[in-house]
Amino acid sequence: MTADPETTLRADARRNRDQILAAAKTIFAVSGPEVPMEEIARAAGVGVGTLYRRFPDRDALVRAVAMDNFERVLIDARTIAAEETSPWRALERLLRQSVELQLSIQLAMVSHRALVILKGDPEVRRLRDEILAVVEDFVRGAQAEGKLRPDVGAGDIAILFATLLRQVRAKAPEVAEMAARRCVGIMIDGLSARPGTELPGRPITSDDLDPADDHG
Amino acid sequence: MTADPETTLRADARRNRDQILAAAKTIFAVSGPEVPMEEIARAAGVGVGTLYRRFPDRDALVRAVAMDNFERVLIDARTIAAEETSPWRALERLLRQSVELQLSIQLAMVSHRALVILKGDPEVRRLRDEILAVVEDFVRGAQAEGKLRPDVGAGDIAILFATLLRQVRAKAPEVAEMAARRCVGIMIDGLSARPGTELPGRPITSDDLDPADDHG
DNA sequence: ACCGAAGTGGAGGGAAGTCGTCCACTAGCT
DNA sequence: AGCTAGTGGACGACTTCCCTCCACTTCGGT
Repeated sequence: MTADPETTLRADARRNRDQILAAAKTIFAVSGPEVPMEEIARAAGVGVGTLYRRFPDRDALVRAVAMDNFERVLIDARTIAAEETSPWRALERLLRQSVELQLSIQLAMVSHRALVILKGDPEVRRLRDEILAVVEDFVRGAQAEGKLRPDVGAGDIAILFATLLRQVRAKAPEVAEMAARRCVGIMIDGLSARPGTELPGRPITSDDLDPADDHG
Repeated sequence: MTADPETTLRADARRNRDQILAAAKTIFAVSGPEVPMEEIARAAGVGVGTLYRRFPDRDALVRAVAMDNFERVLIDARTIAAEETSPWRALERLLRQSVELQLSIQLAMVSHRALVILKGDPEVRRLRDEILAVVEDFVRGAQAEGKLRPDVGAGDIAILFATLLRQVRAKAPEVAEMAARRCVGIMIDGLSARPGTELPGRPITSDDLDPADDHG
């Protein structure tokens, strides 16, 4: 069902569509999924009309962005899985890379509104679950390897992911970027299986993350 | 300047004022500083009229909440400083406690809008700086102690603070709460001075955090 | 018990901002 | 060169939120 709309498009239209998607991704990540459509259009260098032609309404756009993101992450995760022999190193690489991508897994896990929009979509859900499955593999493997602390679950990791990816604010963008990278570094050290504090509660699994029906 | 409005108030008015502040704190923390005033009023069990009588506009409310929060945190930090002899343990305690308080330092560091509102207020600024100063002491002390990794600054810590305190979403509130606590635990292990990955860039200081004049 | 002042709630006028349509126009494709 | 897919942005309808205003209630002193 994606083949048709993406191949039938005229060359320039195709280009515009991609630009819209890219712009939306960036803007959503920074300002949340409720920014005016016009802002997205402007950032993409197109008119609102064009935007609406491609994506009938905001929900459609949010969904498309989420799908695109998830797909990318899934591909990355699988590539990494194929390339790295050590699950721990795979996990580490995935975590670090996630910052680069400035990806918004958070979009589906943290943002109030987006969550509602995406919740119903089975396709999105499927992708999300596939990603989590890969992470889960990494986690188990890394723990078997003795490199990852045994008292964490994929859910813990996912939450760390999501949390860390929130835009950090600082005096200058470079500082923010650096800060994010450093946070990841600290996190990774915190995750590694060296003697440290015992964590409270129980490992959080991916099941724990299922979107709750929440306020409003 | 706070003595008058807080003592002169009639008993019931006083109570309402406190309820408003408490409600606002919670709601701001969850949904940001732009929630409808009416929602806050409802949560506080009062009418909008009452809210506006106490706080002439949204900015005043945000400011009041921030002040209240900051004061609390500063008191905590100082109490801890007085009670703990080890700076590292002091830092650790402060970090853990911050989750309990569900405090919104983030309010002044992460939230787009609040930042703008608070930026100009010298009183808020003073408080913020005092808090950061205490943290800075903890950091230096803990590093001298050899307990805190030497390649982090107070700014790193502050960013971690702010980041971690963002509301985590999960199936159930208890899970979210637990998740937050676990994140802090992992972070603390990541911060401790054991051999680990070297962090990129340079330590982030509190100066790096000064609110940038940003978009919009 | 009573009364005046302090306090309260919430309806509603008005401003601001968004949405998504519509159509005259442009530029790819054959 | 012509046909059609594609484009942009002005615009009217609509939603949302702000904050004022005032008839009414409650407090607290006498």
